[in-house]
Amino acid sequence: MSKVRTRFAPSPTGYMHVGNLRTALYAFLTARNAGGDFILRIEDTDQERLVDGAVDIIYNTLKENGLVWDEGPDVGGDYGPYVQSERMGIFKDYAVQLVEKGEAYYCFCTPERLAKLHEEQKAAGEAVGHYDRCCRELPREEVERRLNAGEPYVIRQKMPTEGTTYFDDLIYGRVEVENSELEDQILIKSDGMPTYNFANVVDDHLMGITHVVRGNEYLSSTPKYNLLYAAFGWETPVYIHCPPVMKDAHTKLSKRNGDASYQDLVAQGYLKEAILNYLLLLGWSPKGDEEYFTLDEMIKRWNPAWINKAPAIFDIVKLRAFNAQYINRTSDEEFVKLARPYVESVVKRPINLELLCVNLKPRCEILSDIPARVAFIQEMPEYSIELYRNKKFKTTENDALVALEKLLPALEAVQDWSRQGVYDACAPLVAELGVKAGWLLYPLGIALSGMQATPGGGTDVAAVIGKELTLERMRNAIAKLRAEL
RNA sequence: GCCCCCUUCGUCUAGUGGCCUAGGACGGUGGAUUCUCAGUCCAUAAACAGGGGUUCGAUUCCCCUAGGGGGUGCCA
Repeated sequence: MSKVRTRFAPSPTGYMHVGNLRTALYAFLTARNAGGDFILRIEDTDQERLVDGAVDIIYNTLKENGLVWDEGPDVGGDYGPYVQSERMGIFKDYAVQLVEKGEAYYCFCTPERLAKLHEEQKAAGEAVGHYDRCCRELPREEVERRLNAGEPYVIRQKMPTEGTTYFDDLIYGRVEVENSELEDQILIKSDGMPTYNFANVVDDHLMGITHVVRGNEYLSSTPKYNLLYAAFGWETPVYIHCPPVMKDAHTKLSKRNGDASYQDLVAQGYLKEAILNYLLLLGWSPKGDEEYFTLDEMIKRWNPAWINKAPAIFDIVKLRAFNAQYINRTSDEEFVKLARPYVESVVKRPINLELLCVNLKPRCEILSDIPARVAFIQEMPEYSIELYRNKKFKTTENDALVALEKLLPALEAVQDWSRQGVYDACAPLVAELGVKAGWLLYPLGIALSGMQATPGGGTDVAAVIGKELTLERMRNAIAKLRAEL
């Protein structure tokens, strides 16, 4: 058996949506799992959708996710060029070959005639759009004559009129259609350029693609592709059609709907490893209960036959959960690197960043959760002294005042201003007062942050923001309580 | 209109005729634990679209219905 070769063939639209990334991942895994090659082909022939810098987005997205391609526009290869617009010259000869084999024919029908035809079909209640095969049996001499006269033409595929055509899909099984349903589709347009349907088949064959991995919107067209392979006498590839990634039960995820692209998600503080891992499982499942995989593990475990048939709804809540897990699994050092820009975007004063990050790590699902959690460090928010009331410790504002007044001198005396140092100064008071630690320390957190939920307990916050600021805020908190009680 | 495809907890899914009193994960709920909140641990509710067959036995096979998606371009 020949070496497995798969390709990812995106349009450079400037928007890598997660469904595309997933298709790229599946194609990559299908190749790598079999020890085969992964090819990148840029399909840039749709000028309307062409966007500057879009190719770089494709390169960068694949690269930063480790989806390394063996052949592509930038790295070359034996089957180039890998940019479709540079291949435009090669298709017409293949179409002419088919004409000579009697598998295709020249059609001189004008767009006007076709439009009229469609109207008539509509009026008669027939299937709209199907060409009436007017030029299919034109005498050879007439064809020659009109060609020589420079009449505009297209080349159409000659479809069988009876019987059925099928293909076997790895995911969907056998898909069969009546040949009578098939239209004599255009292969070469009047401008001499190939249609997508034609170029795609020729490109895949010329590039030696053995496994075609793509979205299932091509399911209905694939029988026609198989007919093309047969007309040329080429071997058909293994087809792997993937169900779409949905926004909800009715609509696909798309740029048009303003749905988040891969790069949007990264900008929001999702880790690329988490995104890829989530995408892996969106429509595919391994045998077994494990869910967290590195790229290497994905390659080992991959089996394209386990792709699910049904559409999958993209669930941001579950992605957040995956992201939280990935954040939790990073080392402390690594997390500091990730979190630093988010912290420093709002905190401009000196703090114990390492300690803050240790406390932040289990408390954020995505990196962009960070600013709102640490903003209090830069500036105390307005807050109500009602925050001091706590059911669990049965404390009131009055208790808080007592606690803070006890705490202040104890903390003023602390020399070792670390988390442990601060806590050691508080512990004796807990024993002395015969209260729970929370009774004493919960008010501290409020006094230092003006918030009920902080990254870490009172002693953590104190250690993070430093002695000077801690004492200042405690004094302010005591004054506020005295004034408002 | 015609053609193709899909349908298991709210969501992602396991399940290929008996192992299913339908499993896991996220989310939900309840509890334990910690100086708040998280995290962690434990427990719990929650699904085979509907109707016919086939079979000793259907989530699994067949048919119909419903719902959904896609295709039907000189777009890709």
